Amino acid sequence: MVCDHENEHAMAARRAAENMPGTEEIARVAESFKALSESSRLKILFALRHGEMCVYHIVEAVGGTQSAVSHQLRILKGAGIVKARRDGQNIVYSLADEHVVAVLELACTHQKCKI
Amino acid sequence: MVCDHENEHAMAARRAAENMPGTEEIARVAESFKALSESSRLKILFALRHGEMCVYHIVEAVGGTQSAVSHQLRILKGAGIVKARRDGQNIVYSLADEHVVAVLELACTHQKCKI
DNA sequence: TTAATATATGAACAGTTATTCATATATTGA
DNA sequence: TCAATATATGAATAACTGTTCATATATTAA
Repeated sequence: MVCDHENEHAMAARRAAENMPGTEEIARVAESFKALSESSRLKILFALRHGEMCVYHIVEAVGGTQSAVSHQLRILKGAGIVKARRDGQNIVYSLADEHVVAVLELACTHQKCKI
Repeated sequence: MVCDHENEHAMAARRAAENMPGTEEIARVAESFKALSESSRLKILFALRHGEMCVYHIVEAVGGTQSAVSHQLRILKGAGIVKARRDGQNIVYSLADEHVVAVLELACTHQKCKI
């Protein structure tokens, strides 16, 4: 392979290979993003930016069926994007931490969309 | 539906529904995250943090076949995560902007992994 | 123009995932 | 304990996605 930037690119490639995170770490990060990669789940997260909510109200806010929302909440919780606490008959969901808010806002800025 | 926080949750649900971004905007954001949601693509992005590279060197840095890497670069470019410029026989790829770097770093912080 | 090199892409297959439907579990009030 | 309500979940299906293989396109040097 020959290119004008052979040296710089080869050095960058070597540095990149040396500093590549481990397979498991990369998989964990990928799983985080996968949780954010579906419209149905993003809707839930945009909704929870307005405050914690139980499942019934999440369904009200985002539409769809209770079952589908519940399945998606499970994925979001498993990925550490939302957290849940029981409150009587209800489970109240909220965004896990400020990283989630920050990532959502960055992505929206990147895509020039208001939230 | 009756819960102790009926009023607060109902208000949050109403605000959430009123301020929900449009279907297309949500889809665009989801597409961004989808691009970040596969280990093979994350590896490419972690590599490009060390500097712009042509495809040959990206393959060297992340492993795999040229074809697979090229397919993944297409997805990353389509989602606006990386940009490309031709340089003679080579196409040189780089991260699209600072948002990408910031999102990657946030996700890694969230998952407690070093990059 | 031709050969060589770098990159892109279409088709096919395997693996993954979102939704729906039916049902299960957990909590509360009577 | 029983009925009602809120939420979760297993199975099935349809849609989607990543990789591979073969091949096409684009650029350069001769």
